[in-house]
Amino acid sequence: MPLDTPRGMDDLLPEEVALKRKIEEVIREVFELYGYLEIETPTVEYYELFAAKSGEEIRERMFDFRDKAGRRLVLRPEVTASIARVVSTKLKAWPQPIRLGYIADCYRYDEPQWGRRRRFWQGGFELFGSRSPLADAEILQVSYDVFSRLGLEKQFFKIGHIGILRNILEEAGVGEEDQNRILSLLDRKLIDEASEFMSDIGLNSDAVAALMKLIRLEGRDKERIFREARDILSPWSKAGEKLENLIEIVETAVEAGVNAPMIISPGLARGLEYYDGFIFEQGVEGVQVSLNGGGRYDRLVELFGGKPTPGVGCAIGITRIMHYMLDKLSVKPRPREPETLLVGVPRVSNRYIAKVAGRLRKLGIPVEVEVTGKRVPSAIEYALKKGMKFVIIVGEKEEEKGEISVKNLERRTQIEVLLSDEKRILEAFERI
RNA sequence: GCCGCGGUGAGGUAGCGGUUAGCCUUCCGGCCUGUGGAGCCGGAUGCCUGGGUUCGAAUCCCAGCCGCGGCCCCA
Repeated sequence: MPLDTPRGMDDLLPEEVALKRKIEEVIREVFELYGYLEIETPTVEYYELFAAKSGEEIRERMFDFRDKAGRRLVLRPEVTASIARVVSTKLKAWPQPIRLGYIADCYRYDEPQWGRRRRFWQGGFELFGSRSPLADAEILQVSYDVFSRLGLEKQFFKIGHIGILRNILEEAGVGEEDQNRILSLLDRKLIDEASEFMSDIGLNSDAVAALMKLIRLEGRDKERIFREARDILSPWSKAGEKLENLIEIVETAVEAGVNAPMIISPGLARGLEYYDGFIFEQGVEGVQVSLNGGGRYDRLVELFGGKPTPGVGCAIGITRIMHYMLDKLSVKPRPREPETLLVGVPRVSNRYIAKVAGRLRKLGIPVEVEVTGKRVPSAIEYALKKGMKFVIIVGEKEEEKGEISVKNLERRTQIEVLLSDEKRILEAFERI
């Protein structure tokens, strides 16, 4: 029997779970702060749901299998497609806008390495029903808030608009499939192959030149980038409109308090094919991979048979953030454990021990009961080792009088209190 | 999917053709019949898997598996 976990899938030990919970907690706080309602969708979905619009790269990297009836299923590689499906079916009568959030495990058949696991968690925000730049900017805001609340001080954004490149290609008469091909090559920095392909399909040289200039245009100086981009795009009116849209989104986000460096990248492309507007990634200095990514997808709900519904959202890489905090920030998460150990001496009754434990827990005091037969000295040693604060000792004396002896390990004091005296018990455990 | 490096008790490591496989931490028991992290004594768990070379393999070779780093891509 193999005792390893499957490749790229991790057992999460108490410390890691504690940190993961903390990240999830922050994400849920932000859900509430902005009005995102959390939903859950199945880990397993039909192959077609993702094959439709996720893009070549992801399609090849799905865990793909058949169930006993021969249906083709996958472990979800991401969640946006599932959310869009829900919006296009069960929520089609909901008043818009619809704000949905999720926290879910995802699976990709990648080669595992730092920050890349075959099983990982994403926390997402999806906003449906608005084409306003205010909606795009909101996604940047929630991203900024989550990172800020987690103390990720070195965060930055990389922001672009897929419509800029697409509209140039469109205006030059390139069909959607060829567009995907070109964008995917550009995204992978395969510049030579991209230009070869573009000349193969007979794309005019003005368009090629504009694309090449745009993908090199990138930087933190917003004013300069926008000015140069406007210049490049002056002959391309539709692409120019997308640029103006991007500018408005960025300026709105800045006004909303998104106070992190923004690298403006008009030529940015992304792997997911459903994006058709503003796109972004969010990362931290010193880490190559991005920790959050998202953008606008105005045609996805429609693709799933819903009425035309614009959408914009992001997917935060909980697992990546977790590894970053553990490895680079040296965060030392502590699972919450009782600070009180209850130990009985050999001749006290188990019934009394159980009664004491029950009574204290009813008062809201977490208690760990000594169950391995340790005698008092060893029990105290154990409590100290675990960093506990109190040891309760009960023996025949206490049982007769209905008392407990509470030892405060920090103050090195010990008092006896009646089990029935709620006030004194709470005092003894420093609860009032 | 590709390339590089690596795998010794639970964790960290030494050994790198012949060792009883050593050390530190941890864990368990005793000293200790109801009171302090100590100390001392005792104990438990290991050479990733499978082939090959050799009189002899943790050690050398091959393959696989797993881990780490890089490419690619992504969260």
